[in-house]
Amino acid sequence: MPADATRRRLRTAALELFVEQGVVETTTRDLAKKAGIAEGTIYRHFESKDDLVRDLFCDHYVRFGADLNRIQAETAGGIDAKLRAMIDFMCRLYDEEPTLYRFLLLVQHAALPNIRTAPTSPAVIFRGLISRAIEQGEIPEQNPALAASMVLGAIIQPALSLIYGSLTGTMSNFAPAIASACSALLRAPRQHLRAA
Amino acid sequence: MPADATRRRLRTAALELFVEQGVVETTTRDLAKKAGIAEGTIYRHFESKDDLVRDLFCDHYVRFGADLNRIQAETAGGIDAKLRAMIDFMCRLYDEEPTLYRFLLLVQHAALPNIRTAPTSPAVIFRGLISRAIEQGEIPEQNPALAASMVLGAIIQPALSLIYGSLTGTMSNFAPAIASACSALLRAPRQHLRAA
Amino acid sequence: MPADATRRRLRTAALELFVEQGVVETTTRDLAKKAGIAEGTIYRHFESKDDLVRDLFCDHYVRFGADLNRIQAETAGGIDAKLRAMIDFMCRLYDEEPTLYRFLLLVQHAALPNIRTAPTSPAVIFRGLISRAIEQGEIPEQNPALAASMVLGAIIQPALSLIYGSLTGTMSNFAPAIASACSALLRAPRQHLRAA
Amino acid sequence: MPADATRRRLRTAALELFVEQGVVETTTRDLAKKAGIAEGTIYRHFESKDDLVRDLFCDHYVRFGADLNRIQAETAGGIDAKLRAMIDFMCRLYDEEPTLYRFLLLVQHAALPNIRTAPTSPAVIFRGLISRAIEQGEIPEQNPALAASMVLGAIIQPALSLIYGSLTGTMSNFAPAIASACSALLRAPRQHLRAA
DNA sequence: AATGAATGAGCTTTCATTCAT
DNA sequence: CATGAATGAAAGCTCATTCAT
Repeated sequence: MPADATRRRLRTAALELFVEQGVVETTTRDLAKKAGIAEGTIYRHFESKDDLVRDLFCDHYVRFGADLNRIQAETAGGIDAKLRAMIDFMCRLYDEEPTLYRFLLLVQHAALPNIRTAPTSPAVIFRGLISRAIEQGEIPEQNPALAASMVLGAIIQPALSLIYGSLTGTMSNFAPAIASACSALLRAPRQHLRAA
Repeated sequence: MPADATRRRLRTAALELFVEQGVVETTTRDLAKKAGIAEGTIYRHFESKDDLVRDLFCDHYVRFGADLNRIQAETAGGIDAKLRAMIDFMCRLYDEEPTLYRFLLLVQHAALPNIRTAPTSPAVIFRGLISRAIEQGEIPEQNPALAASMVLGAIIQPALSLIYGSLTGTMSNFAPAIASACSALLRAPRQHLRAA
Repeated sequence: MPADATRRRLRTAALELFVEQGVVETTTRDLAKKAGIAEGTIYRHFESKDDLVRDLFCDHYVRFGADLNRIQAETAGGIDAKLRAMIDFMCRLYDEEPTLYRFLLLVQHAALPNIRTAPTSPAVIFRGLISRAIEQGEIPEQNPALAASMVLGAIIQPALSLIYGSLTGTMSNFAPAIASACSALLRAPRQHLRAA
Repeated sequence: MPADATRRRLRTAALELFVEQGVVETTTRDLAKKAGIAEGTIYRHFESKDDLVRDLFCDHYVRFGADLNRIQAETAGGIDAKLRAMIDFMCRLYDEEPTLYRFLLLVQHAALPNIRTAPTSPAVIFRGLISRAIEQGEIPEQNPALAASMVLGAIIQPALSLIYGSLTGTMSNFAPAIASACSALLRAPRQHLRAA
């Protein structure tokens, strides 16, 4: 009956349904049923279904970005230590809150209307980390945006493979291997730069 | 007027629209309009809209997998050479047929009903390549499915970043860097294996 | 605005339209228009158009059978008195609620999918009545199912003839003649039984 | 390849499909498939689907009426003998050409567009027979149209019951009982006439 | 005559949204 | 605040009919 509880239940139900069956495939009827409220009540809390999606995404995305940023800042040491901590965090999030994680993956690829990449997207954070490491001579000269993409891909794709079943286990168990792989990836020889 | 031409135009229009606006978001009316045919005509060639999506995906996915497999087999040398050729191929495909490439990425993430991962999916192909390299001692002992996922992610994510605009340039220009990164990634030290 | 009123108006409109133009020939648009509601509203009350037809038929058919059964039970006397009362009832129903009656006739002949003959169909009720009359020696030995069919036909066909215009008058005026004819029909000499 | 053969195959296929699944429920695609011709070919032989239905119905209905009429004329004796012969004929038709018979029953009840009851409908023929029998004092004074309807119902309803499964056997076996019942029906006492 | 691809109006059904209670 | 019946635009799909070959 308290308005906040209703809102929270709706958001939780929405997150689960969106992940389970997709955003477009989830109807307001589904949402109301799962949240245990009336369809009309949705519109007391959100202007539209799109608004609900946006709210959900922005909120979680911002929090996720902030967490990732904080971990990067608070972790002592060089890029390897920071990378390791960030990857540990992402893997733990996947294992502990798979629904939330999958939602972040899902809406990243969905043509989300009117949502511009937040300034604290993982890609931006990784790029900053890599740029600084290059400046400080920790890793060789390279395209930071490309490197950030590859690192992100090496983290995200195993998660997707787990979801789709082509990989089995827990992300946390893979964290050391992924971190090690990313560190190596960033130090790959750049002979081709000479050629280009 | 030949039935084949109609079918081809429909498939082309569908590919473009699905990539531009998403599968669910594309209506049969949109499809008919873009293909320059009547809505009813769609159903002379496909049982349903879902059937059209499935057909499109399977056909292109199978061809893509077959091409990737052939390149792997025909390229002489070790895993590095093969990887380089496969990545070159994928990057060239992205640059030359961006719509097709984006469709493959798109439907891979959409929870496409009734489509089981083909036996010739990129993940499976990369895994096979990596498994053999491990057997022959080219690269250190490691989880081949995880490694394949990371390699795939390091290729796919830059493509996605290009699409979303957080990265600029052409994939082909990135191919050498990506290949080099993947080779390094597969040779990352495995200290953690001792610990675990 | 009360849901029940809407439902009732829809059912009434449907009954009339189905009788006037046939079930398949009546569109959901027709239904909504006649009931004074939106097309979508139909689906708040029935799962599908078929479901509406089924509901309408079952409900009225069951009530009709129950009424017929009750009249048979409550009428004192032998088979002739009971027959007379039942035929009176059916004729009165035809005169007073022609639409309902015609609907019952209509859907009886339409190959209505998924509707099995109710246990209280007129045919079954007449057969029971005839079987008991045979047992008690009121009427000669004969095939009760066949006799029930003939009796039913002798009642129904005049109604159809009235509808199609090849007969004029009111059913109630015909009731005595029909009842008398049915009583005679059930006592027809069975010479052929000896031959067979 | 001869045009007549095509036409015949189409008519046969149509008769069967109309009986099996109903007129409206049978599509031109169904018709073409069953007849082994192209959909467009239908329109070389009939102006429209409705035209095909009309053609089928009129042709068979006329022939049926003519046959019934001839039997009535050619059978020597009184109304009982004639009735017996006509009922024998109808029962035999049911047993030998059930599809044709069911089609005649089916379209009689369907709201057939633009088809007026033919002058040689069974109802008309029976009415004539009964009228003459009354004139000649063979059977008591009574409403000939009503009597004809009841007789027709006593013949038709058992056929319907056989189709719907609430009666089992062959119509021909029932012919004697039906004829006897009809003869009795026509001689039912008319006390009520005095009252009315 | 026959074909069969193409048509497009019209069907049933869905669903985000509104609003009187 | 919450409800849930009602809405109606728009979706996917069907099918009698046409017409170039």
